Amino acid sequence: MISQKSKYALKALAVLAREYGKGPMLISEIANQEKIPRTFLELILLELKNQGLLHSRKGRGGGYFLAKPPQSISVGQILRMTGGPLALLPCVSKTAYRRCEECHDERTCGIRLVMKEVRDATAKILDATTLADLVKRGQLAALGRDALEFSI
Amino acid sequence: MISQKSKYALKALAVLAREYGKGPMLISEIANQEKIPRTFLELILLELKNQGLLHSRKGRGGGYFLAKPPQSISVGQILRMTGGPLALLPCVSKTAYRRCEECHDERTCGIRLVMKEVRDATAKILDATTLADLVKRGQLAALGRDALEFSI
DNA sequence: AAATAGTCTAGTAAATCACTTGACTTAATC
DNA sequence: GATTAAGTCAAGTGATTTACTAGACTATTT
Repeated sequence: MISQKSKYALKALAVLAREYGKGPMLISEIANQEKIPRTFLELILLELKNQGLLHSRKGRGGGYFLAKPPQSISVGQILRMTGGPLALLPCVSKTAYRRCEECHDERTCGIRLVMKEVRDATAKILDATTLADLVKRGQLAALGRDALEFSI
Repeated sequence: MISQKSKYALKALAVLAREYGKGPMLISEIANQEKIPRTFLELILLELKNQGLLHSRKGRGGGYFLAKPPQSISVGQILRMTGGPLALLPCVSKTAYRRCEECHDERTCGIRLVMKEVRDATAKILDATTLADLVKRGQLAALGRDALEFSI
């Protein structure tokens, strides 16, 4: 499972992706839209800023905005930045590698081999999916739903 | 990330799979072999027994053994039994579903759609991999390594 | 009866998570 | 240049979960 923090980060960045190019957006506006505790969101956005994913402006008319276009930011990147673990075991994680204390031989551990397979499949999907995709997929789903409601 | 508990369960079951058909095995023997804290392992094996995956015998000559052949027990099953989360978000989990409090509309949430893709890919791998596969892969890897050492 | 093994209920220390508080800085506007 | 609007940052905290341990009990074999 990913943390609330990672989930909030994804939600917030998806909002900023939707509004990309329209100038800065207030923390509180994002927090309201996505029902994220405001002070917690502050921390999260700040951290993403320090990692270069966001820019901000202080003072009146300020706020946050994406540092890069939405199609060049992947979900995988975001999860890694917010400490979200892609791997199911530390011994197959690229960013948070730690060997298993009790493992006799990592190279011949069958469990590890399977978990590595899972990790690679997960990373493939998450690294291929960008914020732009996220927004688009949401919009498509909404259209589909509206069409359905109309047809009833 | 999966819990230590899930990992220990996998390790213990892999040992029992390797010894399948050779009669019961002592908790302490498994614990020693895999360097798992013995009292903790007791809990884990008991739980797996209560879920029907293991049988046990008390008294001298007793111990634990698999209730079914290793090729009919999947890694996915084991993780679900030990509370290990396959999904990265509760809202895409089949066994531990919980809707996201703050989500406006689950059906159109782009994040959820991607996470569902990941969950399905993960489940596909883990449900297709059995204890027998785990053992075999470990043995193959060990062979490969020995062959390599010989050739040097 | 003695020894061997699993069973079961509690409890607990440490870590992590999901936040909150409050003081501070910077920038725009009146 | 004072005021207000905004982000920045360091600490702290309550709740939950994790990863165990302790200890008394039950069943089986010799």
